[in-house]
This record gives sequence, structure tokens and C-alpha cells, in this order.
Amino acid sequence: MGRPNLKKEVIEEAAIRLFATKGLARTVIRDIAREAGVTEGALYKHYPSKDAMAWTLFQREIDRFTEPFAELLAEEIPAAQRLVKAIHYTYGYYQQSPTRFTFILLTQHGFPEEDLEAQTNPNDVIIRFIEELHGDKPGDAVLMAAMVMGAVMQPLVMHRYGRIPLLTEAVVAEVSRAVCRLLEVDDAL
Amino acid sequence: MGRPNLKKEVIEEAAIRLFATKGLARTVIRDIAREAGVTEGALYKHYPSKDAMAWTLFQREIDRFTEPFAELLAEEIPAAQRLVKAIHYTYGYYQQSPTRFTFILLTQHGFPEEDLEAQTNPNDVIIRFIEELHGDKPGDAVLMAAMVMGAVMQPLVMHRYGRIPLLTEAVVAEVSRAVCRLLEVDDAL
DNA sequence: TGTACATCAGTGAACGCGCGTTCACTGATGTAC
DNA sequence: TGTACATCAGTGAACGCGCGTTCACTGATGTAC
Repeated sequence: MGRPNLKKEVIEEAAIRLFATKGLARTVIRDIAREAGVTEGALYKHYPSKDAMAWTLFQREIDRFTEPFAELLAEEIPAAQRLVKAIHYTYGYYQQSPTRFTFILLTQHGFPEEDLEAQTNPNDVIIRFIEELHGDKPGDAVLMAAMVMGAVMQPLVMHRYGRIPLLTEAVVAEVSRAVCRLLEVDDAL
Repeated sequence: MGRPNLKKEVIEEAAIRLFATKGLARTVIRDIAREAGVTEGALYKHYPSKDAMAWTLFQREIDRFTEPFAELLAEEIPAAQRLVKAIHYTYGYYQQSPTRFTFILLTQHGFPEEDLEAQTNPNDVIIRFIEELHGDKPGDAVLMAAMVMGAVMQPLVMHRYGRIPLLTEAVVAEVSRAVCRLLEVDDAL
């Protein structure tokens, strides 16, 4: 093998896939290497440690999701429409890249608390949106943002556990309507 | 030492405390033993393995929370009042036993997926409540239950991360009102 | 264009330690008589 | 009540393996002349 990083991406995809299915702690380097068709040492040509790799991938994946998400919520259209679009984007992202999304969802809880501290990107985006929406006292925006995040994410967790079999358009629409009620925004077309 | 299980409870408390702060995977037997003031072998007089202990404690703690929770949601008073009481109970439980509650919250994600399968007790209780409330098609009840769970739990997660500093009565009241809006129940006194 | 050298992604095997688990033991308490 | 024995929670030390990590190496590609 020569210079081009032939395997780096393969390793990363394998890692994300395994982290998403088995969780961070239960995934071992040997599994990742085998899944990527590579020896264990190869991993250390790209990352100094397992944790560093997981952390880097986590940041990358959360940014990849959050950037379009933030743009949607900043568009120059009525708030209700932005909200609905953002929810559709989220469920669409989950369905198109279930592994990537689940990786974010699960890995979040795998790091020691202090590393995450005020890190969760999409949360801040939602807080800003709600501050703009309500002009509330800031404390309330944080609280409402948490509720919205939970209300949107938990159905995806339940889908992973097989409790919610299909994420149809009707489901996404229902979630959208419910979140609009939660935030008291008028979702009339 | 003689027959009475002097240390069992001490070990269990130590385990729950550590699992709640460091997570299942990052807590090692030696930590638990040290925290409980006991040697590592002592643990195996009561449980066959670390995972078995964690699982047993998880079940116990989730039952301890869920039983009163289920009773509240089954009282013979208007649905809105039951819902508000259940939310107050939940936030009260979290504040009185933050360690126990956080243990449930975190440990949930620590087990291999197949063990949890359709296990999360309070979820079923909420589903039944919503089915009674709306008389909906069952699929919708599952979805709405997930949203309610997420909306109620996520603020507690954010509190743990320091994003929501105080869980005042005003906060609990706001969560209650928001969930009532979500479920379209009239929360007038 | 061809040759000599540098680079470095990936190999293959080993290392060593942190971890869950085991086990022969001790001695305080419970029980039978 | 006192004595002999059984029980078993907890000890202390060791074990062994699974895991993350290391390292001397190979050989394909890039580069300088």
C-alpha cells in the first residue's frame, strides 16, 4: 500500500456501524478491524486511540446533521413552517442514514459527562429558535427546547426498539402537529 | 461475619451510585467494592456477575418508580389531573432520589438492545393512559406516549448536564401545561 | 524517461494491564441437643 | 444454660483473558534529478 488513505473511510464507516448497533463500550477494536477488512494496527495510523476516534466521529456526525438543520430553522418563512420542515428533515435524515443517526443518539450517552458539557449542538439551535419565537425569559426557552428535543427524539428511540414499526409520512405529520401544539405555534397551512 | 447480609444493601447502594455517575461500562467491580468498603469477592456472594447485578438493580429501580406512577395514572379523577399528578410525582422522585432516577435513565442505554426489548415499564403505563384518553387507533397512542416520555424526561437529562439549573415548582408546572397541550387535554383547574 | 530514494498506510504479531471472576479460608451467628 | 456443629457473608489473594495499544516491518506510491 502507498500513500492514499485507502482504508480510512472504510474503518470509519465500520466503526460508526458497530458503535450504532452495539454501543461504544461493547464495540472492540478487533471487531472494527475485522468489519473493515484491516488489521488492528491500521486504526492507529489515523487516530491515537479508540476514544479519540469515537469522539472525532461523534463531533463530525453531529455537525453533519446539525448544519442543514440550523439553516432550515433560520429560513425567512413563518416559524411554524420552519419547525415543520426541521422535523421532516430530522426524520428524513434518520431514515436515509439510520446508522449515522443512531450512532449520534447512542454515543451521546457513552462519553464521560464532562466531555459533553454544553456540547449538544442541535440543542442550542433549538434554543435560539424558541427564543426568537416566544421572546420569553431565556430559562423557559431552554426548558421548552429540551421538551421539543425529547418529544421528537423519543419516537425514534422507540422505532429502534421496534415499538413503532413504521415512520410514515402520517407519523411525521402527527409529530409536527404535536410539537406545534407544545410550542403554541399556529400550524395552519 | 455471620449470616445476616450486613453488606448487601451497602454494595447495592454503592453500585447504583457509581452506575448513575460514571455509567455501567465505566464502573468497575473494584470501584464498587471500595465504595462499599468491602472486598471484590463479597459482590459474588449476592450476584453471579456484574451484568446480572446491574440488570437486577435496574429492574428493581424501574419497578420502584413505576408502581406508584401507574397507580396515579389509574386514579378515579379527571385525566388532566392524573397527568399533572404523574408529572409532579416524576419530578419529585427525581429530586428526592436523584441517584436512583439517574441510574434508571442512564443504565437503560447500557444494556444490549435485545435485553430491553419491550421492557420499559412506565412506557406501557403511559400508552394505556393515552389509549383510555383518546380512544385512538393504537398506533397513535404508542407514538404520543413516546413524545410525552421524551418531553418529560429530556428536561431532567438537561438538568443533569447543568443546562437547566433549577427544577422549581414553576418548571414542573410549565412542563405539565406543555404536556397537556401536547395531548390536547384541558388542564383548567 | 529512467533511476534512486523518501514516505507512510497498512501488516502481523506481540505485549501488558485492567478487568471480571474464582477459590480456599475465616470467624461470627444460628441451631440442635 | 452450655456445648458442638453447620452455615455462609465476607476476606485476601490470585488468575487468566480480553482488550487497547505498540512496534519493527513491508511495499506501493510520490518525488527529485
